[in-house]
Amino acid sequence: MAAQQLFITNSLTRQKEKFEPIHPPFVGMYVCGPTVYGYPHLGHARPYTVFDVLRNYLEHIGYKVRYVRNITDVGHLENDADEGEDKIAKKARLEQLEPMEIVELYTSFFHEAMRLLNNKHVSIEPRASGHILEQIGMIEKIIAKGYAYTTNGSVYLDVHKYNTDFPYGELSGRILEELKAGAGEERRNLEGQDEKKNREDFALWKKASPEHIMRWPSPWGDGFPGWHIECSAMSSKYLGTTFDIHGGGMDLLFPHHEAEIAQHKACHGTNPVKYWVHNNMITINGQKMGKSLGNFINLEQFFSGEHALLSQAYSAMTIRLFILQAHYRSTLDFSNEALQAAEKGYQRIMNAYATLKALTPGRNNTVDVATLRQKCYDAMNDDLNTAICLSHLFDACRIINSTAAGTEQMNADTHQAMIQLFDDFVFNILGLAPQQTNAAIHIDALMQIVLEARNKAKQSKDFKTADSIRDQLLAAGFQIKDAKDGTTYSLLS
RNA sequence: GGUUCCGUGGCCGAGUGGCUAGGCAGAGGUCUGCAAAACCUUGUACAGCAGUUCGAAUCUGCUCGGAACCUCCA
Repeated sequence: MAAQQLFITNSLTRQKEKFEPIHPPFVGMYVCGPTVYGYPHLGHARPYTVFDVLRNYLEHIGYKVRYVRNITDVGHLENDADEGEDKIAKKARLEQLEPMEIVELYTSFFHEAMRLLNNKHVSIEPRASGHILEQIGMIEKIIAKGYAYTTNGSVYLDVHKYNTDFPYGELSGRILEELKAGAGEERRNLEGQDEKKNREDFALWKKASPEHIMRWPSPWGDGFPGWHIECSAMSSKYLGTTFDIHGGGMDLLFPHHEAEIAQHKACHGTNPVKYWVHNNMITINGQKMGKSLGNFINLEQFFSGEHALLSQAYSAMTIRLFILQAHYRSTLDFSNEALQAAEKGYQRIMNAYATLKALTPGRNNTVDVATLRQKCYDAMNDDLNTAICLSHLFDACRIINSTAAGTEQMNADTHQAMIQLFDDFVFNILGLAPQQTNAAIHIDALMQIVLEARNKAKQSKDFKTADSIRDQLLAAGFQIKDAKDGTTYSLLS
């Protein structure tokens, strides 16, 4: 395997930089995980797929990666940055469940979605609730260094104090003065703001009101950690005080990641991260797909096709290819047409691979796999350009099909090299799984055929055949329902 | 109001100075009992205007349109 040099866009400099880990061959990578209070939706699929590919590629080119992705199960607040009740706690009360039941439930949905998308296990998946001590420890340090203050049982980071010693806003490009002045829009007048010295200060620890059910004892009384501190505490615990890659969605860049930098520097005096990597958003009708806008489609709905905006079901691998056909830093617009195109493209790749495996190599050779392989490396090295990499793999598909058709020829070495190319790039790096089928999709398609045949029989008054089909389906576990507007079926459990 | 970014052929989407990205859809052809698959051919796209240049989708300026962030968000 030739040594490859990856270049990656660092949000800190907004430039493509040569990737050089701090302690080669080891790479530490932290990615902000989901807040587990709802079903994972299409938007969640992107970062975890992108960083899965990044991890796969780093390992492929010889690095040893420790990939840490947290589960946020406390600390995200409902209304604004520092006021309101905990999201997990709110959902729990609505459903009359223990908060940790909610966490467990949606964590399992998240894991299932990851499995279907073929995102491999991460090295460590820490939960915020399991790292309260570390978070408290970090806050104490920040207070001791004079960058945080306590008010009424809550602790805030003093952004202005911090800004006198470190530049605040280096990641987002925001300047403190502008943040203060940026009140042009109707900024909300928030309760609790008077607890803070300045509006820009953010909570490290929040006092829990008596009815607040997620709470932990601390030196400042019962409370719960602020949103940003969890990632700082967990990333430094498992990856050290300076690690290589921190990933996440672009929407987390400010304030979340900016706050992480500030907390970390206030605590340790050093930069936490060498390369900040951000994926762009998936949009729907040109707008970000997200909870706030209520325009998201759950992954489960994609797999079942049960959503008003979906014209059919899509397999997880279709979604994976859809994501990888765009560059991770570009927005990606959802549409049925785009998904259908991805579905066909996925089939094309898998069919070509099956054809390749079945090929009998000949004596002559007209195919240059080495060049093709290098092009794939070049694409991946250039800021993880999976779209270009795929375009070369589609070229490979055409070559394979042409070989089967007799217009190209492969000898045994080339044949083996081509198989290796697919094994490496298609399956291991891009993580497209072979033959991944969603049984529900096929069953549904099959049932439509059967029901149409039965309806034909009904129309021609061949009730004997129609009833026979119905009885046989029932015996096979399918309940038929004839309604005015068509025939439906359900599975008997 | 501030910060950042985008506008590519029917759709999605790469591409930062000159060379056909790619996928899907469409058209014609080959093959085939039919169909499908596959293969071959085909589309002269870069929001608009002006400028720089021998040459611009790619650089500069302006105009128009859109987005993200500034509040929880992947």
